[in-house]
Amino acid sequence: MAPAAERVTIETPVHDEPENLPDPLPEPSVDDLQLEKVLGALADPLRLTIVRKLMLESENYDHTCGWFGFDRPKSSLTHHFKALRQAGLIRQRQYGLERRSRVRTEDLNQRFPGLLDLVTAWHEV
Amino acid sequence: MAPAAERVTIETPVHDEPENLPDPLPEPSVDDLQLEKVLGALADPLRLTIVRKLMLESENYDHTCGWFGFDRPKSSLTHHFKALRQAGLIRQRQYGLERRSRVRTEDLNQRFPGLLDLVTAWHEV
DNA sequence: TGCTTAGTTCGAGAAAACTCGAACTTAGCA
DNA sequence: TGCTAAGTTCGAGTTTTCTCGAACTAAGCA
Repeated sequence: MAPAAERVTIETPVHDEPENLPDPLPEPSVDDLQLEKVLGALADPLRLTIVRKLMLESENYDHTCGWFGFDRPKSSLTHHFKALRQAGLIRQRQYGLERRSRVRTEDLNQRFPGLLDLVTAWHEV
Repeated sequence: MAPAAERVTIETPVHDEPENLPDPLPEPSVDDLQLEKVLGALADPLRLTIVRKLMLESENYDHTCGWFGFDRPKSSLTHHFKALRQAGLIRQRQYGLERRSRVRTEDLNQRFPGLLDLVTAWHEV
């Protein structure tokens, strides 16, 4: 979390992130997160699995949807990842052909403290 | 079977309820509560309102659906209360013609600690 | 007895979500 | 230059959910 101070110019927003990440795909801002939407996005075993696995196994790397190893058609995965992103649960960035995801942990803990604990506590089917 | 209350001191029994309550309508047992189902049931503004209002304003009484004052057809309310009951969020008992509801606070706190806090923290639309 | 009340079930239409194949896009690479 | 990989969008079929009216049920009561 060390701020990379040198390169930050005045007019660019301050990220304490690694350099030069691609911009996130469109997502709701923290203030626009809606509990109903968030709960609805999590009301699906596959999506619950995605979020949980990202939190428990991702070791600070973002992951492609291939990483999860789901045996589903690609278009289905696109559908579910998009649902998670549009509800504000994950952030997605494009790296060349790959689209990598992470959980918006800080945002979610700020707006809905305790929510992610429920996800991690969820015992897999 | 969990070991019974050997180490409980002089505490009053947890249920200081009035006797002779009518049996609850069919509902999932604590162990059968599923996070996906619970979240799905809460992923609706009206149902979120029901649970929240029951928790914040019900002063230990169970309430009929009329108490909420929703301007919706009765069959719609039946639908949503049933959804909440089948997901395990509320317990319903029949008193004559009236069907009264309460939140299954203990069960939910046991299985999904923190969940109900999210509901109470939800700021109304 | 019949009326009112607080619900229910049933059924149908509308809207939303899930699932998936097919065709497409594009970055990287040999 | 063209192949491959990791995704996307589109569209259709299926399923689920929402919504609500209509008809029904049963308790309480004058």
